[in-house]
Amino acid sequence: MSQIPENKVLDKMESLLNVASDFTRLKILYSISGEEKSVSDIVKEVGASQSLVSHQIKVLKKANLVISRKEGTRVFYQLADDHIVQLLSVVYDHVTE
Amino acid sequence: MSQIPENKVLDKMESLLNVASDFTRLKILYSISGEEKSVSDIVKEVGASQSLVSHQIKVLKKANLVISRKEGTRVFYQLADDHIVQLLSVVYDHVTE
DNA sequence: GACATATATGAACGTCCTTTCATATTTAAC
DNA sequence: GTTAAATATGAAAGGACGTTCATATATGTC
Repeated sequence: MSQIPENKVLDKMESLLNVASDFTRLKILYSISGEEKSVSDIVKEVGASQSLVSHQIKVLKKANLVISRKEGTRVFYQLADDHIVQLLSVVYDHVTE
Repeated sequence: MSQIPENKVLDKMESLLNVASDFTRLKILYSISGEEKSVSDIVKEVGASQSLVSHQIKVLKKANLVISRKEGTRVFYQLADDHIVQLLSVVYDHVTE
């Protein structure tokens, strides 16, 4: 550390942190962290409106944090990789110590 | 993981991520990650206005991410602990891989 | 084709936040 | 006490963002 990364990197860091820093999106990420879930499953588990969940999933997808799989009328989402789990873990530990 | 934390924890996580998700504040955190620095030093290194740096330091301080020490007319800031370094590392790795 | 279910989308509203500008406060030096 | 340097603060502007509501699209079933 101790050296400030270049703006390009900082911009990406800012974006990632920004996407993660939302109550609803955090819930969605946790919801699908164990196994893939359909949108309606996520809606039930998160307790937000279908519209809101759909909007926020779009944000997560644009940031490449989740990937999707279509099956009939349903769409299943899961985490794109394990980096997000690490990120959430570090943040979780920080606030619960 | 796989279980959604309670709202209280999620709120704190959201707050921490929010504070971290700003270009100027990221620069400030990196600036003082190696050693404590005065505000004017930070201003030079970060390349933002004195007012903006001061405002953002206030945000960081309110979130308990930095601590301060006064010496004459100058105020020196340093990271409150190493959790932030971990957080920045995880995010950095994610965006630079 | 008509209907139901699952998901996505667009517009609109209110609110929060970053940044700038001007100014206040504090401390030291003379 | 006046001046200068360092830092903090308040107001204001502008844009970004989360949420809701209404509606569209897509797939499956009859």
